[in-house]
Amino acid sequence: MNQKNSLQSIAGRVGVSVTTVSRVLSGQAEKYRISQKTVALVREEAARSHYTPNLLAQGLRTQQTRTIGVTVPGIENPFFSTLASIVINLLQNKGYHTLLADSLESPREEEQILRMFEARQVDGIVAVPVARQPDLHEQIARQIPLVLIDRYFDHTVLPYVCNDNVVGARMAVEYLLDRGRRRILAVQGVHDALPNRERVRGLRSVLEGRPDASFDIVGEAFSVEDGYASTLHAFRPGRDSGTADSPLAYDAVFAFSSTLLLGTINALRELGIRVPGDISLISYDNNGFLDFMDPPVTHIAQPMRESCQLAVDTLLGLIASRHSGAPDPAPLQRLIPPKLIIRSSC
Amino acid sequence: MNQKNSLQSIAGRVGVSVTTVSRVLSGQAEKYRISQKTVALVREEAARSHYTPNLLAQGLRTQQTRTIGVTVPGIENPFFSTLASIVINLLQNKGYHTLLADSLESPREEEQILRMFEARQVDGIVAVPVARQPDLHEQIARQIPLVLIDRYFDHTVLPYVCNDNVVGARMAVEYLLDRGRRRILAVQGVHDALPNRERVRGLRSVLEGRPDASFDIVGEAFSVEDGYASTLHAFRPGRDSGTADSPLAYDAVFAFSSTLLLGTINALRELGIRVPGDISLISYDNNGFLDFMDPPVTHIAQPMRESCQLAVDTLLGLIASRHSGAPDPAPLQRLIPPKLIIRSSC
DNA sequence: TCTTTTTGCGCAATCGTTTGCGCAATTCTA
DNA sequence: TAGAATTGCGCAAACGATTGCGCAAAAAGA
Repeated sequence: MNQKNSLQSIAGRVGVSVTTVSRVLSGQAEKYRISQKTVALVREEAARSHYTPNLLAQGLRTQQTRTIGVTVPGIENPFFSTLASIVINLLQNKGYHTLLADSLESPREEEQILRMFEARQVDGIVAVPVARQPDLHEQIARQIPLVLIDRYFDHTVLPYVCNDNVVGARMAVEYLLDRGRRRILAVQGVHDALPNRERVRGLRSVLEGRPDASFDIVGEAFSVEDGYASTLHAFRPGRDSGTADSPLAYDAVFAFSSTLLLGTINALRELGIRVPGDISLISYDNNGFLDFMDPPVTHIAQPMRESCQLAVDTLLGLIASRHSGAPDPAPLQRLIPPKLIIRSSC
Repeated sequence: MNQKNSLQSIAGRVGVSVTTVSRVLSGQAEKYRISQKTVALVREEAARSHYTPNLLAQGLRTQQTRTIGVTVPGIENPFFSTLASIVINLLQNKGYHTLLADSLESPREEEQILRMFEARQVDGIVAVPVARQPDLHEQIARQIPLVLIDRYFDHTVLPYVCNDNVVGARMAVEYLLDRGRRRILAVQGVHDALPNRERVRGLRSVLEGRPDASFDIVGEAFSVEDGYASTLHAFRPGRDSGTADSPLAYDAVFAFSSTLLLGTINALRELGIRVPGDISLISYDNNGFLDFMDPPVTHIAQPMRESCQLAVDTLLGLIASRHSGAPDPAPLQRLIPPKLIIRSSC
């Protein structure tokens, strides 16, 4: 610490009161009729001493911090780091800064994080929730504007912007059926996660109406390792070993995320199974690299940027309306339809 | 806002002073000999009312926020989002939270961010710098512990942990030469960025001593689009069109990052150039997906996790030592050697 | 010359914590 | 039973900013 640098110190050096310095530096000089001369002196001294306002004090006094808390269930997962990136950039453009935290798929960790956001007096929260019940989020949302993204709760009053996972999964499965595939292996992630549950629901809703088709669902986590292990296990010899003309247990694999996909590809390669020769491959998620794989992978793409934009706009809207004393508008709850991007893996 | 919830309100409801409540809740009850009964009453009321301390006020008073500022030059770049992810998780384990900001490769934006960190009284800063000169960073570092990562400044007193890019680039080029390649195209990123300059230096230092080899360097930014455009342009007909037995201008491409690599692959594919048949391909950066490409890509891997760990440890060490009043230790300045990971793209 | 108006600025409370110092009431010692 | 020691807690001043209210001096009006 060189020397302290506050309104007080500037006031002392210039020879005016703290009030005056505050008014000058917050651009309220004319409103309070501070003379040109004083304004100049204060400005000069502030610049000379490299004055930086203390945002803690400012936040304490004004009750706003221009900080948004963002929590995701696994920041090392490219899907969430992309989501966080986009949100951060959008917020930065609006003059907000971001506290980014990782709940690691743990509701307990998530609770810590939300309480921390509350304690830090953030102006708003963007959350990919991991809790099963909305109670905590709803409680927090009574104090602080909050929007959910990518995951939501059934029957909640909280605003959310999510991918329509039921529809996405149906699209994927129907496409596989159209291509003549009948024995489908789904590689899923975290069972409890809502997107995962809905993808399973979408898949079931199509396949259970098709007596000519069969399927299995394996997997535990949204990771490359888990995708690899589950796929390997599902194809291991000794299991149901397919039909006469096809020695494989499945003729299509549907990976529920692009991380899982990487694991699956690794496993298939190790097993000597060719894509799309021996088997079809389709994935959820749109990572840039899908088009560069061997072969390029057909996938269900979700419009990330638009979803993030919508979530951020909603949040900022909530902040503005709460600040103006108006009652909260009806919560925006949106399911964004995904798109099927056809490549050459089926 | 339901009702306010502060030490004051609890004190009022329990019938003791703010001081006492503060002492109980900060675990200093016995140090100040608060009676068991009072402790119980206060604890109960705090729990009942869901008390959350106001960290702004606390930070203002105690001069520490348990917040670390992290700035990177492009959070949407997988390299930096991975770096940020790792740092965030490491910090979270140590009880610190992270303000993450994106300088977008702009020194002006970077200055804003650093000043913002200062204003928010962060306890420390992890920066991937974009400025050409260290002045601002050094000025800030006099107030707040700061460590650089991935990029650094020549002749600076600031601590840093970086990849040894000169060595990495030499390894890549020497490997290409070993495989018999002689006409090398380097696809670079942001010219001013230190890692880029050093990779160029490493490359030159090898190739300029080899009269039998030639090279070109193209590219402007670390993006997929730029990699695509630069590669396409470099191979376009009308340019130097190679030797008699090889119609291509180059027999190897060295992409300076995995984003550039994706662009390059796209371009080569469009041009009908086969890897590794017609040309060798090598990349800097170790993204998980490199092994899953067509073909798996040989690359120079940097030990990200170890570097981040070292940077974070250094930073926390600085914070601790500054807090204890000791003078800063000699700055840790480390260049981490990268590794050559051989796959089948050469 | 004596009010009224305008100009230019400061007082002091407030936001929610933490902490050095001190002071009653109780218990112990002699 | 008086004095000393201990127990249990509160006062008030910080931390650095914002803001409603008000007040003196100068200018304008009568």
